[in-house]
Amino acid sequence: MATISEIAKEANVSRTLVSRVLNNKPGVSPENRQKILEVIEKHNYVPNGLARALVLQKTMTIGVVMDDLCNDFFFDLITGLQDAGEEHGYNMLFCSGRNDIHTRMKYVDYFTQGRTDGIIAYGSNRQDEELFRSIAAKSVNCVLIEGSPDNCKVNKILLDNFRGAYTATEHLIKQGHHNIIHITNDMNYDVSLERLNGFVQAMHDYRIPLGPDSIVYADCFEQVAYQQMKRLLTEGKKPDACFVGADKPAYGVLRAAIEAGLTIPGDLAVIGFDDDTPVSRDMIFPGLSTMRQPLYEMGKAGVELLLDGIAHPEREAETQTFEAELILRDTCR
Amino acid sequence: MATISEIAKEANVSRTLVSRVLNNKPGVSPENRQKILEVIEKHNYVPNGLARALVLQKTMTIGVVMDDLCNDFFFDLITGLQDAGEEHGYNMLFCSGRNDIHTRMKYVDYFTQGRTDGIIAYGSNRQDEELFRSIAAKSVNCVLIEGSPDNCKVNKILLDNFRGAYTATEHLIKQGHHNIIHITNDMNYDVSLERLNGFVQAMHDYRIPLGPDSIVYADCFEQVAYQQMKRLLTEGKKPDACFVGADKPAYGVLRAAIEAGLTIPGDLAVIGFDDDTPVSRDMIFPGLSTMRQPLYEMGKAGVELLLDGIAHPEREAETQTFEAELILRDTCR
DNA sequence: TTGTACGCGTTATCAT
DNA sequence: ATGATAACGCGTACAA
Repeated sequence: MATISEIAKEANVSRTLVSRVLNNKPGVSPENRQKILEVIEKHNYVPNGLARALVLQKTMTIGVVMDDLCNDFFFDLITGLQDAGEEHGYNMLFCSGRNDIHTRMKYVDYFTQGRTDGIIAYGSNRQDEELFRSIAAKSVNCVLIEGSPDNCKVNKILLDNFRGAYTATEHLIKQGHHNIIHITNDMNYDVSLERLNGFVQAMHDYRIPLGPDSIVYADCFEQVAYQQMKRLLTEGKKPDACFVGADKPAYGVLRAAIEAGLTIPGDLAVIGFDDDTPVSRDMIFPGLSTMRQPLYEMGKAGVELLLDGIAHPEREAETQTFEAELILRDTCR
Repeated sequence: MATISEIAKEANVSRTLVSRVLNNKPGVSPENRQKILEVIEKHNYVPNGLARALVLQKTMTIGVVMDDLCNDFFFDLITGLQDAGEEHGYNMLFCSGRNDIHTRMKYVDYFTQGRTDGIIAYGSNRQDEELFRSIAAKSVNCVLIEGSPDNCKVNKILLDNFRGAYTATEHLIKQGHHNIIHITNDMNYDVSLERLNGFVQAMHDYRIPLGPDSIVYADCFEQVAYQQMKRLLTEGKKPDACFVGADKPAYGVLRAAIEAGLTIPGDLAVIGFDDDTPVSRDMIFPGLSTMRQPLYEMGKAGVELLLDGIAHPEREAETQTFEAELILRDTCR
């Protein structure tokens, strides 16, 4: 790897002139510019980004830390982050957290050691509190998405999970359902609790009593929800509607219901959450009604918020809350 | 962000001593070490990674550039890369190529501007040739996975797609099928052609003539394959076995067949390729027989190969070829 | 237009 | 044990 000094020497000029050529700045005679360009070309020279960032105190880089890269739930979020970064000329760096808090912590450190202008972290797992607090504690530009440690002055992008769950439940109620159950996500996540609360509140507001089977605990994948629903049905329980905390488990519910011979939405209406459904599945199952979480927009907003914080260091930490939108497909009226 | 100089000044020592403390090196009196540690703690100081990398000429970072982060096909590869990097103390940085060659090119440049010790690139799209050649041209440590520009001395991790396709086809033949068709992937990818060639060769070796419908062109998603299979069946064609170039389109084939009332594998045997099937799908469809592509192992090998190249700069470029493995589930005997 | 000199934050060498 | 100094590769006032 050639350096700027070697280029300068070979072109018989000072490093200053080479630097000017590299950065398209004036103050170089046409002849020198020409010669310098030739030498650069000849050596396939590219300036060292580290040295440049060091002197400029600017990396034009944003680091992104998430629970796990390997989850299609994040596709829209990643795309939103990437697009927004691109738009502003920033390089977006992603790392694979592998659902392991130590790995994520390591990357947060890595990113904050001068290698990025700011970081964006996603997660609402309660064990992440520590991670988020440590991020917030470092004097680093950052935005937390879905992660909301209380009493922390950090930029946040949140979804109103309570309201979303309330809306979904209310819709089922207004459609005339009375035996409505809620299948929760993993309770280690704040969002799961918020959605549960939204369900409970709606049921309460409409004076529908909760029974012992009204709340069924599962996680954010298909398997457990499938088993739980199957159990319920074999036990003879007959819910006529089901609000599920996420889309993947909602498919588990649908599968159990269909296998049990129920018609959808006639015998059982279903509303999911997230709208992270791969298109291909739409053809296997009836289209899933769900609360769409605007992850793409949230990603974009996250980058904007981060850049705004970089531009205005004295601005107070800000929280932006997004609303989920009811998407009606085939699984409820 | 404090600097090492500020820490040194506040502790009334030289930067040298602070540096020694930071790097756990001897040559510091216990009292000074204690005092320095206190000041570091107080200011929440972390050394600047850029400056450190600049002087050490070592970033302990590997950059990964792929077609697109947002494809579950890559999950195993990503995990393999991450695990291997982790194992050797390297930081793995992923970027979202968005299936756009310019974006990927940009990140290759970014990574090669001194910010990484090497890069790993994935892809076999023929339009990527340019990208791969430019990577190979830069005097950069790199490994290409699935990307194989001819006449380029680069480290490569390849899959023997021809042999895999041959094996799959041969298995169908030996099971007694004669009316075997192949549904291809997108022909812009080298792997698609290699798999097609493997199919053709096997058919040829066993003296099974190819008819006009023996080869059906589709892509690596479900939709087109579904439509093609549906068309075939409505046209009255009756293949008794189908080798599909990837798993996702194989599901499309299965769906079309099941909708048409065919039994699997009785009326139609199916073998896919990749084994990137989400577990959840196993329960909806019959388990898909497929050629397992060892992406996790390939990712690990890619990192090992890269690190070996870094350790031995004079070593010749090396190519490692992996074999796909026939996984028999329910869709063929 | 051109070049000198300094600084970015760190580590390593070599005196003391 | 300690610290001054050079070096990593670059950008930029400032002076010429």
